[in-house]
Amino acid sequence: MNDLQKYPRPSVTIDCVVFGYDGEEVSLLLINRKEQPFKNEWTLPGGFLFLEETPEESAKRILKDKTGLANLFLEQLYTFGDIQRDPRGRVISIAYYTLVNPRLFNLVLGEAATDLKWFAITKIPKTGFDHKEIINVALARLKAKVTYQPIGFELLEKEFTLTEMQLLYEAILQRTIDKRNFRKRILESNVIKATGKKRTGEKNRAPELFAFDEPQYKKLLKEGYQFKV
Amino acid sequence: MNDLQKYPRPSVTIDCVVFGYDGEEVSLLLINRKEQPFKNEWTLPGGFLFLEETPEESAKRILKDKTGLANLFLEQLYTFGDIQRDPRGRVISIAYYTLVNPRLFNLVLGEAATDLKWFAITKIPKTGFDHKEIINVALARLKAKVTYQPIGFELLEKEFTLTEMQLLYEAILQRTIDKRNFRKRILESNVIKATGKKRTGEKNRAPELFAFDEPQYKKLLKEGYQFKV
DNA sequence: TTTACTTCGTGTTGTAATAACACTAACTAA
DNA sequence: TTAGTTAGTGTTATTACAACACGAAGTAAA
Repeated sequence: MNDLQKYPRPSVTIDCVVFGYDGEEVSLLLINRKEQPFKNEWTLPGGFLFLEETPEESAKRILKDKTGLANLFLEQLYTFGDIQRDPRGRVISIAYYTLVNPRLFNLVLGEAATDLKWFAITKIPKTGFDHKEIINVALARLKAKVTYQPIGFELLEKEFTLTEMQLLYEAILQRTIDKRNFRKRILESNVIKATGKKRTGEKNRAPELFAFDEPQYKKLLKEGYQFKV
Repeated sequence: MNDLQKYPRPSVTIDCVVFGYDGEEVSLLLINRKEQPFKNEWTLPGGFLFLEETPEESAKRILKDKTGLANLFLEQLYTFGDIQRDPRGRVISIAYYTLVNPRLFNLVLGEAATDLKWFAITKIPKTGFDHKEIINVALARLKAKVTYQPIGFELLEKEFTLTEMQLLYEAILQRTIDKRNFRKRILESNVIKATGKKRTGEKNRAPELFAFDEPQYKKLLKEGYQFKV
């Protein structure tokens, strides 16, 4: 018998905070549980860690199975381990967060959910477990992160206008940003490139379309680049 | 039978990165293991999480038992969960880090260690498990943190000179800092207060002694204050 | 008691980054 | 052709940051 059997083991779960953006509001994906505990309450998509997968792999599997979301960027948020956080017993949860564009995915109804729904971050309902706390930590991290690193392209279409991008940043940061300054900085950073196209058909001047320059972005990151809004 | 029994459970451990500062170098506390695996190799102080304690409580207990350190500020670093990170089986480790002044503590020899030793961060030996990776993550976090939040008072005596404080920051950041600018910023921040005393007896001008103004610091933190070196 | 030695303590100025600000251009619809 | 709407663009003031040198205070030794 080795150490591993000698000590009691807690259950380990993964919880995922999925942020979305539909062009107007930043929102959050919640599942209405159809099992006890917290049956019929809203919770973060989550599940048990399997022994043959890393925490990140586990988060990906769980999101795929429960929501249909795949190919996501995931970042570890924090590990929650309060003794009473799960009424079933001692459960440690490793939380991850991600950003997606809801229009690019068709949500599935997972086997353990009767419902899967986006909620605006300004209107988050009562949640089960300690998920409210997890959400708050995730929101704080998202805000902090977006001001010095251009995450958030996951939330836009492949081609987007600078106004759309600015609205996204304003939705995340919950403040207004000066248009000229925003454009200046984002263009100087070289993480986006003009496509040469314009979006016509709307009842105003046709805006230019831009795209994320991923190779350039990765190159800059390696050099220790930091983008500032 | 509920969910918790239905799923296999990994072992959960806590590992602690303890940074120290002796007035010259930033150093790191390692334990020479006297058990398999990695017997006679250097490792971070760590141990198994008990079911009746939170991860942070567990980190405190482990540090107390294995090193004698107590009353520490602890911050969760990251959770490491690679499948092969522990040869004994599947082990998830929640890592914490802390800062201490080695001269204020007498290290004990823990029951599972034949040796307990401080290593300069520029001279860290080969370590067991994935502890090298954990140390690197902790170092990066420490550097990032110290430039915008005045942590690090744990590493100084209660009363200290501004030169001592500057040397600490230089040791953490591994770069020199302009003396006048450093003093200007730290004094303007109001997180330290003059004691009115001087340290005499050395062969040069007696420097003023300062102390950390903890109530003021906590008040500023609540207001969203950020200190910049 | 004078002098030499060592570290302490202090302000200013140039430079770079950030924030504030308003009008014309392009497109659509009536 | 005109009115309505959003797109797109530069300059200036303010603030933050970085660079820089010398007299003051204490100790030790002549």
